[in-house]
Amino acid sequence: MDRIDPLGDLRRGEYCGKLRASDVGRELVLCGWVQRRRDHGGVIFVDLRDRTGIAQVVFKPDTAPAAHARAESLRSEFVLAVRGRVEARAPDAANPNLPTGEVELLADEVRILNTASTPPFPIEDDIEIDEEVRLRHRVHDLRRPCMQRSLELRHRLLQSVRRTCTELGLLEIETPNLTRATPEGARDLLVPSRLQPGSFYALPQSPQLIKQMLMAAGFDAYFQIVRCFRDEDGRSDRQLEFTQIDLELSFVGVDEILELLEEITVRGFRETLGVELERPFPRLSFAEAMARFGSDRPDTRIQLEIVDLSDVLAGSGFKVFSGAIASGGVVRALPVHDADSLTRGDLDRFESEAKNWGARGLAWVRVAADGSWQSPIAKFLSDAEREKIAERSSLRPGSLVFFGADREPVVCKVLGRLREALGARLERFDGRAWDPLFVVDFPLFKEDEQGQLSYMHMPFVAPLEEDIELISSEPLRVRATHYDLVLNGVELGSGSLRNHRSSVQLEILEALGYSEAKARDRFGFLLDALDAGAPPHGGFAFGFDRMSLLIAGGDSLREVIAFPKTQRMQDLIMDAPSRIDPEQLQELGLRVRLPRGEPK
RNA sequence: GGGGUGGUAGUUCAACUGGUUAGAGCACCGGCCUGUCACGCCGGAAGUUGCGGGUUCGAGUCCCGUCCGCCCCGCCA
Repeated sequence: MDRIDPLGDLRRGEYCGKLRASDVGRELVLCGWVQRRRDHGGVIFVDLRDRTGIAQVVFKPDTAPAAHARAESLRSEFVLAVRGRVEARAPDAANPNLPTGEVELLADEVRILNTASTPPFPIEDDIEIDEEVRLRHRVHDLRRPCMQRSLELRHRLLQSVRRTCTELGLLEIETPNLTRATPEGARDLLVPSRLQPGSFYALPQSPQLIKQMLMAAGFDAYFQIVRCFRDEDGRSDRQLEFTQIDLELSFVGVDEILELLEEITVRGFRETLGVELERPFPRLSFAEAMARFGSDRPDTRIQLEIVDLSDVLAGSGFKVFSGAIASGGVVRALPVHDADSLTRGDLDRFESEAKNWGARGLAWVRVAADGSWQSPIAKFLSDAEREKIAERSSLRPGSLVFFGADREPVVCKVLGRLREALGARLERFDGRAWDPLFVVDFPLFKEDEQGQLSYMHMPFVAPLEEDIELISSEPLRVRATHYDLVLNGVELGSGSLRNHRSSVQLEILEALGYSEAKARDRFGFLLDALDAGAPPHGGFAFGFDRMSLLIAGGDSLREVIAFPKTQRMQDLIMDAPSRIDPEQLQELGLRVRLPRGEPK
């Protein structure tokens, strides 16, 4: 019905959100979307929106009757070019809530560049719309100011990182997306090969090995902003495809790399938020982080710390405690002072959470105003034990202390998460907005659930030089050169020095259960590259999406990814993944066999 | 794969223990209105209650199955 006008020779003279009192008198064209139309029968007001903000356009029947007549047909989200003159608003007509509120554009001419279907929800911040609706109508969702802001911040962070790396002499080099499956931990996303039916490419989980080959090739400082893929179930902080700032340097030690990471991070915050992070970032050993905070990515702003009680409870008559220690575990406690606001119901909820995290139970002691202990387990503890617990936990009236007794990793996980939950519930923060730190000195290996030796991060991490001799004898004692960058309890990324001697690399692979033949079969290209004269090297990878999320603020990666996938890794915008034609399958030498039922 | 939670108009929600024609705000459509900015006033249209089956005289409501979103565990740095 509505006539659609050509843009013709109209060109935008200013962004809507940029109009200021200093623009009064300018004749210019604004382009944008109709946020809202207020039709007074005579005068018509239109809020015109672009990615910078909103400006008010006025259509008057007496000054521009044709434009006014056209304006009557305007609807939400119509796309306009409006030519007119910027005028100052009368003081009582100004809108102090808008940056552009002192002025308005008096329209001479309006061109409707496109009409628009009715938006499924208002294009505003602070609306509560079901996530599925937002994803299905992502175009509208992305028009909301907060999304525009988030993606712009992400852009500025990206540019900042790229600039910093470039200025520091790192070369940006691209690596293939169609690569070979390597056992880096996660499930690979596979791409079938047409020319070699039955064979598959794997999308990179990270460019780890290929960047090591760049080091061997003599590109002694590399970085890349690179898409990576891991075929695992989604979380609010995990997407199937995600972006890494990947970097690697030769002829350096850990300190030089950490300094570079600090520089990238500090400049990133400065150039996006204008925030100046305090340097140097504190360094925490893995052992200390786990002991005090129960996490390898602690938020040290939370003013709660774990204490160890293993030594005082090893001989306890309470078998839950002494038994855990006897079988090689630990007993630790998380004291919380001034905890009267926590009800018995809260404690029960925390216990059920703890069970969800792997605990068998969650013992607690509460100190009443008269100093007496209210606790389901107090009767099992001797006076001496109670005294020691009270001393080490600094208990006083109003204190509450939670106990964890199990294998050390379980206790750390449970008390660590409990610490975060309690910190949030009781608002025990020290007031700092930003808490960057490095966690260093990770172990090289760990034992998995079945007691099998496995790598902590990945099999290419170099051990500390003095621990190399322990690889075959006492692998669990081998310390790694691995480090993590942690910000506000979020792991922003991790890195390490890598094995540049094939002998050490082979020794580690053998400790992990690879025979030399198998190691050469899977990683021959890496071992050959090392043998070709690889220099000592190491690097890092930032989780760029998480970094963007911290800067933009929000709870989910979906807020900083233009077109994210759902938890089940579906793309609701394009409706992917989708079925494909039988011809395409045939060409790839594939036949689909669904787990149940007939292929649809 | 498992646990939790939700799915009713475009959207956000309501509908007590099963009971008349499934309601309301916003949005939408029409009319009126010359300084609004969450404009206002009058009127209107709008529903496969996610889907399938069952119980019942009767199902949005109860039962079974299934699909989807979100949070979490597993998995994954």
